[in-house]
Amino acid sequence: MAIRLKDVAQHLQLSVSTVSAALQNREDISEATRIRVVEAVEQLGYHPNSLARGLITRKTFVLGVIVPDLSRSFFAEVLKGIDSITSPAGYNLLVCNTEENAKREKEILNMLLSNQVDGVLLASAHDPNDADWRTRLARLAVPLVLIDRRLAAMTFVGGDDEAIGFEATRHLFEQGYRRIAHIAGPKTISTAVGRLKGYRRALKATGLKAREDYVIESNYHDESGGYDAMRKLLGFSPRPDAVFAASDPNAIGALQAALEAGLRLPQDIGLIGVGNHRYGRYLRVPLSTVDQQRSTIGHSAANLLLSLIEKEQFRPRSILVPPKLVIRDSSNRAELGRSRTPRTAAAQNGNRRMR
Amino acid sequence: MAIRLKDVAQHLQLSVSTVSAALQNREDISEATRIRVVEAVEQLGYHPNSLARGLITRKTFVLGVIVPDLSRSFFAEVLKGIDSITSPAGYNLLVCNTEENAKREKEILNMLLSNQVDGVLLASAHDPNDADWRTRLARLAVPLVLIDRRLAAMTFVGGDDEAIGFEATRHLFEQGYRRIAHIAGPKTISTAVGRLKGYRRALKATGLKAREDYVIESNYHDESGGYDAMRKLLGFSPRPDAVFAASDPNAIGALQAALEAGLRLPQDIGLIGVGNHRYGRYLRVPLSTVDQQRSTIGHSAANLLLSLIEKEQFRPRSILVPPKLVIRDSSNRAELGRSRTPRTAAAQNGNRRMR
DNA sequence: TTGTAGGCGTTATCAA
DNA sequence: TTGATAACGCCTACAA
Repeated sequence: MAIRLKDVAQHLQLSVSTVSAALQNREDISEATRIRVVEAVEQLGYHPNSLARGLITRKTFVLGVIVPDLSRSFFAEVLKGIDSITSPAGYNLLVCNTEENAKREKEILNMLLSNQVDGVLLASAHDPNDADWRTRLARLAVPLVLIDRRLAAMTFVGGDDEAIGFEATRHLFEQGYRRIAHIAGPKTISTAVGRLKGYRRALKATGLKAREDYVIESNYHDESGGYDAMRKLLGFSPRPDAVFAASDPNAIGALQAALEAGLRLPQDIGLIGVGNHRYGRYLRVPLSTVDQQRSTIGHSAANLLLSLIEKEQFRPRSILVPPKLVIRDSSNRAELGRSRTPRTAAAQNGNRRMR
Repeated sequence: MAIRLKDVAQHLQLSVSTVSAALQNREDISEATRIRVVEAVEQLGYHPNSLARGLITRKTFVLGVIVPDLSRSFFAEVLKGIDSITSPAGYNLLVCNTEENAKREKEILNMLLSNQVDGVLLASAHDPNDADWRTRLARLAVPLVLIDRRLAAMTFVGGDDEAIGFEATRHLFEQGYRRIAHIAGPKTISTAVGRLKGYRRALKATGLKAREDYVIESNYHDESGGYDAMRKLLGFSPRPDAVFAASDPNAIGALQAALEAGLRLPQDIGLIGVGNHRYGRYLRVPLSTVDQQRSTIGHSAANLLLSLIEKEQFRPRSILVPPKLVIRDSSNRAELGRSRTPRTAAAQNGNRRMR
């Protein structure tokens, strides 16, 4: 059905190898035949068969990308960042969704290997302590770069979660908040663990007392987790005067709960999330957040993987992308004191003119 | 390097063809050897080489997906919907980003064909009037399903954009708005054209006058487009009393502009977008919108493509997924009249308890 | 500068 | 029930 190299060769009364050589722009082919070949290819609509080519060159120019949830804006943006590097380099992406399911992830990895991918980018849904999985990954025949979620002693690119937790918490401290609570993610996800660690380190650094009940573990990925956690926190006495939520969805749920409780932000309570969601600035109270630099994560991960593929250097290496604080109304109490009324300050700050 | 069928065969003192047959669970292989084979495969860590297999079976179990922007929540969610159908069916997704670039899209399609994909899902960045492209697509050797953006007489799955425009506009009319403007997307994108058409049809159906200057073409995909358009609209006299924005980002920008101008929603001006963005309900004024049913679009598109692949029926067919109105504060003027103060109504409506 | 032959890892056909 | 052999479409020596 499809046109093969052979067909092009026959059409031109040439041998297959000549046509092949011509298409690879090899030096030992006359310009005249090269042009003839290119024209015939165009005319006949020939597309090389990557399967046959990959079989013999042992290179497919396909990379595997495994993420837990394609629709989460974090992964969507990281994926785009990856593609923006790999696509110009001639690589294609076999993208897979694990639904946070470790077993599924295992199957997917096998499938990718069957497909002879040249490398793998993986945001793993496995428990970081799963030793079997770690050895499996370590023994992989193709280069692997972990993204977003770390595994000890493995090549990794992601946000610097401890710095995220530290910066967010210190920011709240600097805004004058002194009873800072944390809505944390599950212990099985390294990002959540890192952010919690950074939070604790910041409390220590600022001399604040660490209250264990001020740390509430939540759903991490949806608003209801933050909402429930905030309601619990508001029940404490003394109640926290600020909250560092480990994710923007959590922060949004928390914001909701705080507003329902009649609290004003940032006066009565401060709030900061993580993720710099595109619409955080348009919320009822514009949300402070920590930007993980998603596209940078994608770029770095892709570049690192490509260099592993090309140079075959397998020495484990980690790249922690430094976060950026994005201060908006929800935690900006210092700004509030100056000259303006709270209302105006909020309006000004959260709703800057768009141009 | 990698283990091949041959290695497994040697290990078991069997022939390659026997092992192959055993792995395919063919009937003419004794249960005993089948078990031996499966165990050896497990033990040696054999993974079949999809390239070699695909070369001979002419089937790769890989589908190509081409979208204009991976990071847009619409495509991310559609993609997830697609994967949720194709993955259980054993297919993998080669995902590509065109950056809305038609030339790039052409190259990507060729690359996918080179990779011998079994089918293609395409949200095309080409101008719908590009006849060359249309014939190219029509002549494709593999099944193709267009998603989101239509092309005449081609198999398509997407939102019913005309219904979206109609329903949104009629909703505004029913809320008592009579000077309804439209922030439209570019004429080169079929979704924008459809929504505009639906808007016009609704004006006619409700007997409202269609003012051409009430239709402003904007960026479509970002907030600034909506912001600028709204500022223009607010300069008109009489100024519109409601706006149907063709996208949620546009609506968010428009909301921003309206609030800056000191207008109250829904009293002074009504607003509705399209997309049902996850955070639309948490905005300063909870945003009414039209839900396109993204995952349904993904599911239908994937199912249709699979059926085309399996049954080889190439008769063009369109599936228009019906939209759902999602009414929130920004357009809910009727609700406002009843019993509650505007403020309370807003609070109640936009910020329903989360559980 | 061009052509011939062998092989990549798998499946399919047919003979044993 | 198993095994030998020929493809699949391409690339890469090496020969002409």
